[in-house]
Amino acid sequence: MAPITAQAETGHDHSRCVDGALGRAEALCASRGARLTAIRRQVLELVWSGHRPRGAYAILDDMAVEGKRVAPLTVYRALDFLVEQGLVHRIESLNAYIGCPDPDHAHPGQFLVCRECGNAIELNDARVSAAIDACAGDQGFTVDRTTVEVRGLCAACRSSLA
Amino acid sequence: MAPITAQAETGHDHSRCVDGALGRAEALCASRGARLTAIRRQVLELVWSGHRPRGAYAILDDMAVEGKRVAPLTVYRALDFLVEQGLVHRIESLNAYIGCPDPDHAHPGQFLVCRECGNAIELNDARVSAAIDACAGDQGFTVDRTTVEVRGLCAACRSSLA
DNA sequence: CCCATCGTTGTTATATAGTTACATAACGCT
DNA sequence: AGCGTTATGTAACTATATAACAACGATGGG
Repeated sequence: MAPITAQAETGHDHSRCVDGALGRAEALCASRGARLTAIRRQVLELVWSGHRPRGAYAILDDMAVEGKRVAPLTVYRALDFLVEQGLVHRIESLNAYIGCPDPDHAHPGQFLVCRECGNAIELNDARVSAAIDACAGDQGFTVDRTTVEVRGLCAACRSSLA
Repeated sequence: MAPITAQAETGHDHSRCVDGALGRAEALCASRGARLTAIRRQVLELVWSGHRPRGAYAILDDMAVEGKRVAPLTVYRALDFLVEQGLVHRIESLNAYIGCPDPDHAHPGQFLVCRECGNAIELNDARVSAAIDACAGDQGFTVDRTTVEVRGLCAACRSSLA
């Protein structure tokens, strides 16, 4: 379970950050009677490991040890569980998953995805949600789930490219 | 080039609707000096045929005649062209494509996708765009492209399920 | 404590989606 | 006609996701 990737943001204690996420997940699942099994925990840890969107098959590769691979389905099942619990979000435009920093409150994911560094900044802007809900309401549309993904260039990459 | 699918909305002259879309596409490409070749035209027609999101491989199947299939790449290249020209939108959460009713003005696609009937209603709400731009601006994020997709139940399906 | 049950995981195969590399053909200009 | 650019053909391949079914294992009732 060694760390996979160096962290992009400097001055960030990543192992503490991952530990925090795992701790919150434990607590949350316990409080809900959901079972955070070894596999699910491992997948959650690997999702968090790079602190950026990570594909299912990348996680699958991470889990392989000495020629022994788990099946894709194993990873997808764990990811489905984690998404259901709100512990990770799926980023549709990347076919990838990222840990949610605030799993305690249900919320749609809104992301700014940088084309250079690959980071995804999670937003949760009430204006955006409100505007979408209003539109949906106008159309008599009942909302299950919203996907908001903005592709572009983050502030850090823009200045470093300048 | 037979029609593929019956149209969901009743009282809708679908062949006229498709013809209109093809006509607009012709005009638009002509005005831009872009080449709406036979293949691209056919793919555009097939995207419009069901009037709902359609996957690349479904289009590929549509194009097969008597054992003769085109390659996936052929379809993807045509779709890439059509998306570039703003004639179709890609719906990320479905890996599917849908014709744009208003290709003349550049705009991000915003969609309400019904989980029952599979229809995707295109919105273009300034409030939503403005809210997203504002958020991105707050973070110093430069926007290339935004994806807004709302999964849920459309008004028609809700009443028919009631 | 044992068994029934249900949720979880394993295994294998398959479906769906998208790309790479390279060759050939059509167009459009001079 | 000659030439560069754009479009299409061909084949193999990678990536993403699901289906069907078997087996395991934790939990709760008797």
